[in-house]
Amino acid sequence: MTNPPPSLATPYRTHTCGALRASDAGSPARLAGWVHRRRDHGQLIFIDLRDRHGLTQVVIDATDAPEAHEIASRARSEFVLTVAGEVVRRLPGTENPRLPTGEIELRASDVTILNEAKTPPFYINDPDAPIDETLRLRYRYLDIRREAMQQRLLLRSRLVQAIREVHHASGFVEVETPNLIKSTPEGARDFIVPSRLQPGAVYALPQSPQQLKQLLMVAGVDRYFQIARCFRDEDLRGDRQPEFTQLDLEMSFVDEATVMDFVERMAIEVSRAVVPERPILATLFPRFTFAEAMERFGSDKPDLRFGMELVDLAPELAGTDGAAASGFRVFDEVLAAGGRVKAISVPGLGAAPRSRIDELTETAKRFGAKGLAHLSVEAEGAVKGPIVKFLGDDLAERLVARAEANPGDLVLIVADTADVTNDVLGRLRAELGTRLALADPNVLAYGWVHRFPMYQWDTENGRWDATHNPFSGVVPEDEALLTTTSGDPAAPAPGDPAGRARAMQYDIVLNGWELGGGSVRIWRRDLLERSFALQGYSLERMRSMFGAILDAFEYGAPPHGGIALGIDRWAALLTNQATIREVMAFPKTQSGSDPMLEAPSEPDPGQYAELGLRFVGIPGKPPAAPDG
RNA sequence: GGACCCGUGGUGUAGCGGCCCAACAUGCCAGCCUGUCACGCUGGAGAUCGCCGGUUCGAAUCCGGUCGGGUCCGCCA
Repeated sequence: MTNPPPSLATPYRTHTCGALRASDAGSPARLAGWVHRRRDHGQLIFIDLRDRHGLTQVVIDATDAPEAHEIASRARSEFVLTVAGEVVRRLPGTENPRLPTGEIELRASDVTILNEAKTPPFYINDPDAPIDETLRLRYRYLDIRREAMQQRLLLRSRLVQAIREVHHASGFVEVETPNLIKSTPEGARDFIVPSRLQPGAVYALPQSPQQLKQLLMVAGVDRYFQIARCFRDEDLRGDRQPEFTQLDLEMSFVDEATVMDFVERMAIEVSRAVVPERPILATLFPRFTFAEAMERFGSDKPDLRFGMELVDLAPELAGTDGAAASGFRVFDEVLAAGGRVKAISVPGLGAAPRSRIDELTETAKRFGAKGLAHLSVEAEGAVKGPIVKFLGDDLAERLVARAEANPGDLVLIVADTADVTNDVLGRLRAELGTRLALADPNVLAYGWVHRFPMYQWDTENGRWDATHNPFSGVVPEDEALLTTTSGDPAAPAPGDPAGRARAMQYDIVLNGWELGGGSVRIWRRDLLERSFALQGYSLERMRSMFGAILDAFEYGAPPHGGIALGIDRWAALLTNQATIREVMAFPKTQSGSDPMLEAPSEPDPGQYAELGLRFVGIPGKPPAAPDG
């Protein structure tokens, strides 16, 4: 696995700009690279020559090499040079300890300008300079010249390499699947590619190779993986691009634990290979059921690097007869209606001013809460807050104790339905975790969330909708729940037992991001048909959408399951970047355009004609003026 | 589809009703300089303040629209 470093010598260079050391002193060398910085002292010129491997100081002395000096005086930032000369130790006292090559310099005898360069539109040689992102994207080839981008792309390359190595070593076969496939009206919106050979028909770009990898299981490939490009035509976010890369894998003859155990080991090996300096919080990834994750963290992708878990206050609020009698009407009414009263204890905010609490209340309302109650624990331990006068000192203190708040903490309380309470507190927890820097940025906290509900009720269409992938299998003990109250799977209704069925679905989370998700699939045809019926699909509709896979399942489908991990997200997390754009060579803007290529663009009229297409405008919008 | 934020010399920012045909830093150009490494010194060029319209005696500054970018909600594995 560890090969000797390859020789990067070419006719233009004997070494890279990061290679020369004191031990090379006295040897001739030739370097090629870009002018990082030029320091012109008249008869003596220093040029820092840069390539992706490093920086070497070149000295051009007019008395040694008048021709080279004349050429060097014409060189400017980002000119491409090749320089020959002798490697010499720097004069005592002029070494630069900040450079790996800082003990030596190249005393130039020959300087050749291979190419001139316009003044760059932003600083390539200053790692800290903030640059407008659109400008970076327009000149991405210059942006990638910058050291920070080089390092991120390098890390991504090592990430993919490590993934391949672990999978090959574990008996996986890398198979490529097509990018021109069939559209399925499920999940995200498809990107559509019109067919020229079959006018009027379209291909879709894959949202993921989901069906194809399951077909590979039927084909007996046994263990498949792919670094797959996926496409989804949905609105963009910092962690979502219209095209992105997944580690897609599928395994045969497995149960949930087989897949999770493999992925866990793989993730650890890959992390250690790529970022050995970053500690992994728990090498046995904690596993939470969906219900538990929502209960404790209010999120299905909890950041496990810090605590601040959600605490149920109901036991303290109940009166002696069991009925809620806290004295604070909001709490009592919510509990009487079957809702929840829960809290998080925020460290260090006990002395927060009113304005800060108002701001948190606004945030909570933005997240869907009707309000946000709070109890401040003062440094001496006294509990204060506007609701204390309703609760009484004793109950207020018991609530604070239950929330495990310490002196100086702030207890934030939400009372609402279970879903709203968990969601709002979960979002507050995530936001405060970031803002208060509760999470160690160096730590990698992997974890699992599994046993998601199979379906959620789709009020609009009156059917059960697969929470994740429509092929996700049901937890064995819940198999009997895959039915309706009426007994007819084709007549679904809210309240059906199916609503309680849990899927063999697992998400892997890392530092508060959903890194990936997968499931053990339904591989038995009878269960698949029942599941699809609950989702409101007729047999004919199923055939037209999933014909190939349904057919294939009649020819001996093995039990199988798999997962897909977002490579872009993984790379962003491993480099602590806030967006995946920072780990993609050529990402798109939020409106899906590429400022460098100026894509998308209007097609040539001939291209439309060839496909039998004509642009007739966007429904509901007036046609664009002809002159633009 | 919606909410919010941003748009000023090449770049990053300041200016937020008259003192601004716009300031600072850096970059760029020219000259000088043999030990610098964010080299230094001297001089110079460079912006109709994203665009359109309005308010006003007067707009970079206020208002409306529009375009571009970003964050978030919806959407999305």
